[in-house]
Amino acid sequence: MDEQARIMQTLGGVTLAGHTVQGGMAVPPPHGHDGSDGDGRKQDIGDILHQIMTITDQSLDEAQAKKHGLNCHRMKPALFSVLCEIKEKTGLSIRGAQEEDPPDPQLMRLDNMLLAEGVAGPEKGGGSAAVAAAATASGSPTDNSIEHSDYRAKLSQIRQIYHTELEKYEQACNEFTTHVMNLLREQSRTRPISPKEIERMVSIIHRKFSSIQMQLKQSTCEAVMILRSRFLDARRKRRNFSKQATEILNEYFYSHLSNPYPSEEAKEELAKKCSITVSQVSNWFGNKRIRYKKNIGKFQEEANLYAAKTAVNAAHAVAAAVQNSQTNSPTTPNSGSSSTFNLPNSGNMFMSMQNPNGDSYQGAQVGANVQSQVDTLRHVISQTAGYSDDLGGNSMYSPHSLDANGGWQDAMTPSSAISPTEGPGSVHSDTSN
DNA sequence: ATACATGATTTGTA
DNA sequence: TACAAATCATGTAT
Repeated sequence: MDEQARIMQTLGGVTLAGHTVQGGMAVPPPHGHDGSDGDGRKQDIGDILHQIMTITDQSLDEAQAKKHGLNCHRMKPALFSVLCEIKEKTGLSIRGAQEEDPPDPQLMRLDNMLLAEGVAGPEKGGGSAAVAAAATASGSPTDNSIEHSDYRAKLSQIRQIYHTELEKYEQACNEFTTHVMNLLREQSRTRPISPKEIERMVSIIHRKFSSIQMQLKQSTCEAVMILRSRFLDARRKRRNFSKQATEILNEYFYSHLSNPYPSEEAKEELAKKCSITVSQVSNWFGNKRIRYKKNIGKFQEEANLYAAKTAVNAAHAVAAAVQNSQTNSPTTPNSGSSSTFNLPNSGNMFMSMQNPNGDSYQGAQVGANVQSQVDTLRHVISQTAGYSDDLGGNSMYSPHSLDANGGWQDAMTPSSAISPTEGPGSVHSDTSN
């Protein structure tokens, strides 16, 4: 611990005031004089040197005591100035002057990246801006904020951890630096320490701490990259929706086949039910519409499946509606379905059909919200009514409602789909215009 | 390995 | 701006 001893070791072999110091041992003067004043002083110095050289072998308490003794020694100032001179001359303090820090490219890279990701830099601006910029590519801004709120939360978490850690390191670094500087200042009373040397020591400490900081930055970068790949870059990655979600979407699609364009509210509802975003719902419907239209035959089975699936519900709803209208409401028939596509022609056909009980469906056209069930039920009825034979297999959900432009015109219903496929002698030739 | 299914993105249009 | 259509890129079944 004692710097004095160390310095003396460094100075090994230097002739000091007529005494040769070798191998860390003070050799007594070769002259045979003793007792004289000069000799006494020389011996005194030799003594001091000896004490200094052996100070490392002593216990801490012992050394401390000896150190104090040396500090108070009358020869100390003289010796100290000599040591200073020697140190100056040996150029000890020059060493290390050339180690100026060139900016580490690796560190710069990390810093830049952290800045770009919004982890480093100003508090709230950079991060969200970067995220927003990265996310602007798709969907509406509102959706993005929803989609990436999780990402942002995680990023700010990383940011917070990074900053606290960084602060901790900086604090520790400062504490350590001041501690070392105090120590050096304290020691500069007993050994020569140039300001340059202190500076060098400080820079060494800083370098050490910055290497620790670099590790922190590195792992922060890694964390951000992982986060990015998991969230933002996952935009492009396709993950199939859950079976349940697909079912819900399909149910909606096929029960609104006449107008498969969910309103904003409906989209939100579906999104909530399916645990996906609104834009995903929009994507799904966009894809579904175009693919359905392109190859209806392929979707026939699916259409039947979902129609049958919701048939019970539809029947329930319609039956309830029938009862309701029959018992309570003598209101105008066919006044419902205002919210969805209305079915002028197919409606006629539909109403002309009778259920097994012989009840007319006329009265069923009541609630504005039964349109979807009606859609489904129509399909089911068309099957149970024995039309399938005439349809040549599975074309009950054929796309004849698509207009010439390929648009989803008002005729996109199962019932209207049936009539054009029917043969000339069809019982339902009258149903659709 | 391959073809097909499917969610996401891009581009053009009204 | 919502949508259609084309396209991309990946998931999945064979």
